[in-house]
Amino acid sequence: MTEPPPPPPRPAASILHVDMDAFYVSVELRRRPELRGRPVVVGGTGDRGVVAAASYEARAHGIGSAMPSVRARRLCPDLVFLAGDHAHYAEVSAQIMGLLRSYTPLVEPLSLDEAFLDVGGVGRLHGPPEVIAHAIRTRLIHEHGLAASVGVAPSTFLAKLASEAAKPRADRAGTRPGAGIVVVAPGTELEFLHPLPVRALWGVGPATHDRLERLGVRTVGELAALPEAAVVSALGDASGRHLHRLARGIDERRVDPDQQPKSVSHEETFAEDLRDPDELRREIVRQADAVGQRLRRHGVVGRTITLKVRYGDFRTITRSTTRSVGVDTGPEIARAAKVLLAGIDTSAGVRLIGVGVSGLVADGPRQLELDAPAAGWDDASRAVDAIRDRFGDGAIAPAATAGPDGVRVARRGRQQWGPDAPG
DNA sequence: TCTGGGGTCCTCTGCCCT
DNA sequence: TCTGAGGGCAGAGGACCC
Repeated sequence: MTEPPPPPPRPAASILHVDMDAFYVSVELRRRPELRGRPVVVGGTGDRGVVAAASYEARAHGIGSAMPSVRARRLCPDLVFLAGDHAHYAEVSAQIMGLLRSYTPLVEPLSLDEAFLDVGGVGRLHGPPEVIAHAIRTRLIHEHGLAASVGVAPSTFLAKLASEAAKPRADRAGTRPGAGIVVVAPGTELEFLHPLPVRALWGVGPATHDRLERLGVRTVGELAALPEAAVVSALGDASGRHLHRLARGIDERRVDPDQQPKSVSHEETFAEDLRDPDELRREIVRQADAVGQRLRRHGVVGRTITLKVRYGDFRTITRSTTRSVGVDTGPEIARAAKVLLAGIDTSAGVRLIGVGVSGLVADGPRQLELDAPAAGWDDASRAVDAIRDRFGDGAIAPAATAGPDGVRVARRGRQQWGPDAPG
């Protein structure tokens, strides 16, 4: 008689999720140490702004990210509002990612302030994952003055939940320090996972949460106990299957250090609704210019151009068009977006307009479209890039963004989190 | 309460082609 | 020639993430 084959080895807990604590605010507090201990937020200062990040002292007042700035001010009249400096945060983020890559090349940034690391193959060099997690936290504090929480687990999604569990907590009862590092050891995945509220799963937002609640599901364990068919019937094929697998601790997502962008877009909310078609077209030219610049920096072109319009009543529509060849210059993108704009009624007032390009592929040899002098814009755009590289982004702008007297209209959108407060 | 900006992914619908 | 099924694709919108 032959022995049954041994069960496959359990995956080691070799995935780290490093998540900076209140990143934008913490970076600002390095420059403004006199604000430490006070309720501080980074976000839009105007009436249509939102909070991008809140200090734990601000969170103790019930303030959180994505909350309208108006409401945050109402909750905490002493709140310190900082406008934010996205370029600076990107610079700090690049330094942090560099620190993480000194442990493993398998680093996948998810945003400016968090990343996955696969440290499975570097144990002989740097020690076990918990030791690496410890070293990273210590170095972030000493070298950058920034705190982070780290989750260690056998899979990416469990590592992310673990870092969340490691974070400091703040509510109206006060602030409490977190564990800093939480390890989910192989064999304990379901013990960790099943008591969590189902909202903790990646992909469960308010709408999915409502549907699951109608099924009587409140915890991850209750979701795992349902037949897959019931979840698929409530949430659709892809989402249902995916969430049901996550609830059972199954996650095959690997750390991918070479993620390429799939779309590039730029959008902006105005301090007051716009009605003037000329002004809307000027906005499109400006945004298309910004999108084109970013596409060229990534070395990609895109075939689908999308125009997004949000009306004063918050109703949002998109219109898109797909070209036979990819584009990466402002004038080409603006031309397509202006055609899309001409097809919609904007007389009711436009709160937000946005331009995006998707269907991205690496920029290869160009093919001329019959109706577009693409090569001419190509050369001009690359000359503009060279000027901006040398003298800064504000050095040159499309003529169509100039005001009627030829003087450049003040650039909107210095704020990423909504229009500035007046004055 | 009143909702930013930059993304990804999924679903639904309509159209075209076979 | 007409009709229906099914696949592929584009367009639009929604949900979700940080």
